[in-house]
Amino acid sequence: MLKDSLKERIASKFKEDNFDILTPPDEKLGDYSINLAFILAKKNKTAPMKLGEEIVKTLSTDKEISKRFSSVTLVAPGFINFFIKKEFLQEELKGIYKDRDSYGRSKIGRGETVIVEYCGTNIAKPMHVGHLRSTIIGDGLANVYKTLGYNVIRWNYIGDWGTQFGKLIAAYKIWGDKDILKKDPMGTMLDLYVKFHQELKLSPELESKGQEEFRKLENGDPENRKLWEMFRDYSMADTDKMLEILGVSFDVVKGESAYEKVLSKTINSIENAGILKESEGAQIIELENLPPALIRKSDGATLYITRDIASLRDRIKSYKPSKILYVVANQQTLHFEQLFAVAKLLGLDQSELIHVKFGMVLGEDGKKLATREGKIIELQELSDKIIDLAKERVKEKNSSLGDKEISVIGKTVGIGALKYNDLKQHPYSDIVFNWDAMLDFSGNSAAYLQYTYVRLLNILMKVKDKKKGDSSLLNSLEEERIMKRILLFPESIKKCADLNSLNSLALYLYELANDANRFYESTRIIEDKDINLRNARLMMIDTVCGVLKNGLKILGINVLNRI
RNA sequence: GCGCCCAUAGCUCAACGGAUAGAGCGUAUCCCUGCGAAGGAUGAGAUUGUGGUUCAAUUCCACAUGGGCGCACCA
Repeated sequence: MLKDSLKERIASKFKEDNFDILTPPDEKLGDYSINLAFILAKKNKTAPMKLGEEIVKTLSTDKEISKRFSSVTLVAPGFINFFIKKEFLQEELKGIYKDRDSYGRSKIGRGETVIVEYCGTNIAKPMHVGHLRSTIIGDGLANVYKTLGYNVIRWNYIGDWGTQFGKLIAAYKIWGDKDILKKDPMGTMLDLYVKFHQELKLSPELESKGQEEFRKLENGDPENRKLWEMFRDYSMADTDKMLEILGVSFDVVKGESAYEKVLSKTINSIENAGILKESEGAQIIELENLPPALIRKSDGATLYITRDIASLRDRIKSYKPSKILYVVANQQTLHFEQLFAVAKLLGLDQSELIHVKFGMVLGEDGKKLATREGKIIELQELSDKIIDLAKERVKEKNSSLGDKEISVIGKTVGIGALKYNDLKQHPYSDIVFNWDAMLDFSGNSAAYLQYTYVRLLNILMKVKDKKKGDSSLLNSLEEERIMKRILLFPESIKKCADLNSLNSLALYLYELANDANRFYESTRIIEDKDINLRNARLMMIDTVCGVLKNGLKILGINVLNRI
């Protein structure tokens, strides 16, 4: 890109590459700025303003630079602006336009594998808003890495093993009923789980009963095994239904229980590495600057981290990934710090291990939603509600649509809103769940982006005799703004991978749509008598549509032809 | 007690150490006999506090204040 060649040119001229080229927020100020003057001023102990003037003088007489930039000016101490010549701006735009299938695609990840673990469904618990963040962020990141040319393994690491199932089995044995369970499996299992924790407060001996049932399960007790399988099958059927609505699918669905058989081998390998210690009857690994990791309980049962170590071995051996992303909530930060530390001790650190953390979804009162207390917002309820509302909206805004169309559009708009609402925010912060904001289809929302796409597409469809346009005819402020924004698309995707977050892409798309809407309102396109200008504008709109469509696709959101 | 994360407008959120701190909701005023008003335009409105580093701090560091999460037999 022009920016890179500019940087190279300046670096060779001043023998200094420790400076930045910035893209200013307001195009009236210029196209690119550098802060070279300050750095040189400091080194030479000269006044930045004076040195800046000298730099401007030198650069304006540089042939290569004056060919590409119409002017070089000093706007503030240290800030030198370069105004790109129109022909070069358009040349860059054409490059992107010509190669439209590879928007944002680069060779960054060619040939390398990245495993993205996300979703993390739990058996016996319905999917709730907590799973939603992991699922949406994980799926979006997987799309980003795919776009950057990585080979991506999407992995749903199911929470299907552990003491909680002992508790569920215990609860089922005491209060359970096969017929009631069959009628409403998820509701019944949740009730049992909640009831168990309520009763636990009154009779603490239940705790050991739950642990005992899990130990039996882990030792292959046939009755418990059968119950566990039944719970698992009900849960997976429910999960699959929900994932289909969300439009998310996985390459690997493999949970903790899959490592059940290799756990003793895993523990042996830890012992062979000489890092396994006895402590208070349990087996632990001591870590530097961290609390010890508990590998085996005093009753012999294994723990979460034991299974995660086994899984990590499996992942590295089977896929040789260059990165493994764990898209898991903030609360588990310590667990992953411990896991990564253990991995290092065991020599399992060939892959870059990253915990992509995100904040909690809080209830409307700003308080924590706790499954144990039955205080959850179920995903099913949420998606039903949002899709219904979207349908209602579609009907109200566009009465000419048939029922079938309304249903499809409602689903796309509703699920889009659900996803975008999450992705536009910085992942670290907790989200206070708010129905009104969630169901607001105006402003910075997925519907706004989908609406913009439809509006622009409408123009393209109305013109029958369009021909390839000449983008050098596009001179207005609104048009230049859009063209510059289009050029930034690849960067915004790369930033997502650098930060392991998607809000920069969401923000980028919103800003592009905003520019496009401003242009739309300010300029009539179809009836323009100047056919060449019209064609140039159509070409630009076509490009914007492509960026919106591809960008939203990365976020896991679909576009529509009508809305 | 120790560790990690967070603090920006009335509310919900943005801002690779960079220029005049951006949006949405709400609010005030305006724009459909004009390619779809789920839109556009114009306002009012903000960096928790005190120091430090830097040419430049919402951003980095220290302390204070206020929240959240976690800290051995849960996941």
